[in-house]
Amino acid sequence: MRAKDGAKRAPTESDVARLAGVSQSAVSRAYTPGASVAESTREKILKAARELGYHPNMMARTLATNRSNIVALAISYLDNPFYAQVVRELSEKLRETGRHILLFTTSPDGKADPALEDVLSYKVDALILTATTASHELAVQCQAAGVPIVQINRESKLPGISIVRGPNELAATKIAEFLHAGGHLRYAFIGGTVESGTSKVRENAFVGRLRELGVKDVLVAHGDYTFEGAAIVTRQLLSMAEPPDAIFCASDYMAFATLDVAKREFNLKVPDDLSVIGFDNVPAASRFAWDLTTYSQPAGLLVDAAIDIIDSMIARPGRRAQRREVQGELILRGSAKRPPASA
Amino acid sequence: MRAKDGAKRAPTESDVARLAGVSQSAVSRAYTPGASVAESTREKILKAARELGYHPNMMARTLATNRSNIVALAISYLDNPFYAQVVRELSEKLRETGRHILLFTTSPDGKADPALEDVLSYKVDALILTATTASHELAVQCQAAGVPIVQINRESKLPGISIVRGPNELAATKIAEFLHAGGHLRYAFIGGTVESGTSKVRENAFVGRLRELGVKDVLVAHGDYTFEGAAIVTRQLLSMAEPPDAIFCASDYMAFATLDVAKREFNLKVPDDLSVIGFDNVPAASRFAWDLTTYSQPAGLLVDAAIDIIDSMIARPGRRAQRREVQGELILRGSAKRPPASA
DNA sequence: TGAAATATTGCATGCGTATGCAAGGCAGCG
DNA sequence: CGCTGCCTTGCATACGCATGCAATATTTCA
Repeated sequence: MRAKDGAKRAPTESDVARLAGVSQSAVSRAYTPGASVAESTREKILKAARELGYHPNMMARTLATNRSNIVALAISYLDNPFYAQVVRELSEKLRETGRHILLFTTSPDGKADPALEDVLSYKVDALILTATTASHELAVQCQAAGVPIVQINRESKLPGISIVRGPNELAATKIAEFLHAGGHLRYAFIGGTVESGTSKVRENAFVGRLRELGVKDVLVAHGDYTFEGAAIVTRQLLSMAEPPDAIFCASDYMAFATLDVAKREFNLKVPDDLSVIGFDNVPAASRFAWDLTTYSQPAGLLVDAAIDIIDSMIARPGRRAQRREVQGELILRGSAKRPPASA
Repeated sequence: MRAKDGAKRAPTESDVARLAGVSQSAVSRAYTPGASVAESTREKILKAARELGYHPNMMARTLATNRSNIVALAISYLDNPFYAQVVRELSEKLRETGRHILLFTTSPDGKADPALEDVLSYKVDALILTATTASHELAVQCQAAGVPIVQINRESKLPGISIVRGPNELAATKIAEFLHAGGHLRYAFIGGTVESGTSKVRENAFVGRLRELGVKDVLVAHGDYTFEGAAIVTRQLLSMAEPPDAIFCASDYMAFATLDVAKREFNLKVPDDLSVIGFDNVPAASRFAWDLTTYSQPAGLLVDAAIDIIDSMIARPGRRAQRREVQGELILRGSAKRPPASA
């Protein structure tokens, strides 16, 4: 059909075989680790391949082996530096094993994206979701197809979906204690989306611990994990008759919005008038301009765990979904009042 | 071979054909836009497909058609929010035409990454490079294979490589004039890497215009497009006997580093003691905490141009490489002293 | 040196889809 | 009613690689 679209047909194993004076299968074996080829012929083949500029056709290989060396990554909030970091770490670590990322940016409205169905078409080796959740249907289909699914930073009750999460409860608890020890009067929590399980878990731990400490009502708002969303609810909170003097944001990115609004629009001094604590410890949090107190959630560890899970599930298909939690720590900076004792 | 890895074999067109009582080719045609199928049979087929949970196998389709609907994206500085934005825009716009991104994060050391050779294996429809350059060998091979290459924001003299760039000369010229009108005494330019053509172009325009305006020597340093790199050279610049009072950074991201060091370590007032101007106008530049004067370079427009180019080259193979420049404008904020007149 | 064990090779086929070609079906027309 | 032409459909084959199996070459061991 396509004789010449102006482009020469790429050389194939047969071409290499012809030049090297061997069979096509010999060439194939030369590229298959552990296959039976004499060292001398392999060299002969590789030489011929180099001469022709041959590169194995991954699509054909995938068709034959059912393994693509492609991992699908679904992500919603690429503007949040934390997730940019996740992408980067994941890409670099997968590359070490010759794998690549097929990117699916999903709309941040929480709903599972229909375009995600494409993962089944591309025969990806695994599907990693960060800050998104898979639909029930997709989960079932992937499980049937033997494609492991790992969700980073989102909960899910769906069958066969592995979870990697940060230290949600512990962090929220410690932050509650830290703020309380700092002698604040009125507390607020700015979560992500209403549906986000992760956000809910942090909220419950934060509010719960504060209640134990005698704080009756804690303000709760949702910034939808976006800068603009967080800015809006911050504006609302700070406009109240009795505005909060301590805000815990479910992500650094939203905490930046809170700081921005507080300083720019309300002319507040941080941390004198208002303490703000974030979550993630993204690099920007340490900038002088932000100086954000936060709880670290190492992207590298999350990614390591995710890769570990998919590898183990690929090695032993049919294995049960796993659940991992990585550790972090409270990072003390200048955006939150410190307790008198620790001063 | 693989009888059951614990995973059922995914349904194929033949399975659908059997259930629908037609031939495999009929099923194929049902999924091919513009193919000859009766509407009644198509519906019958789609129904059967739905029933089986059939999804076309893109790898097989690619093998047969030599089109994968995959665009390779090579990127170095994912931590720079500007490029995160590029990735996001590109992903969303490609999705509109059913295409996806295969991600290649390359090491930021300027050298073309050997892992990029994989693009030839994956039979991608095009290759887009942002803030990286393709090796000569890769350029030749891609051209031979009919794979269009577009570089966003990097120059290249290689054959067959299209370029999409921001308003480098104009921006640098205007920034020079703006700073000069602001009555500064000592100017510095913090570029990216030494090899970066983009950086060099901006440097030349900036230094050249200042020279025209009577400024003899302009300090030139290289921050390697990284936050840390820019922080280091800023430290050096500000430690000089006669430190600059006006710095133009080749990216907002580096400008943040400059601001960070200036305020935190040198306790400088911006813009009274030091004016800083960036390039890109990333969202963070408008934050109160940064309030960065900069020159906009709309990621969306760059991406639009890139997609436009690859589409036109796919439509008419063998077409010559193209070169586009998108427009931007000087964004006045608080990080640089304004000329008296415009106050 | 000869036979058995092993390493290497080629042959043939399958992976799932697209498409040229020819055959069959149908409507329109005279 | 018969013929022409278009619309549908199926058949057969190609796409590039992997692999089981059988054939052959090489080594090992007695």
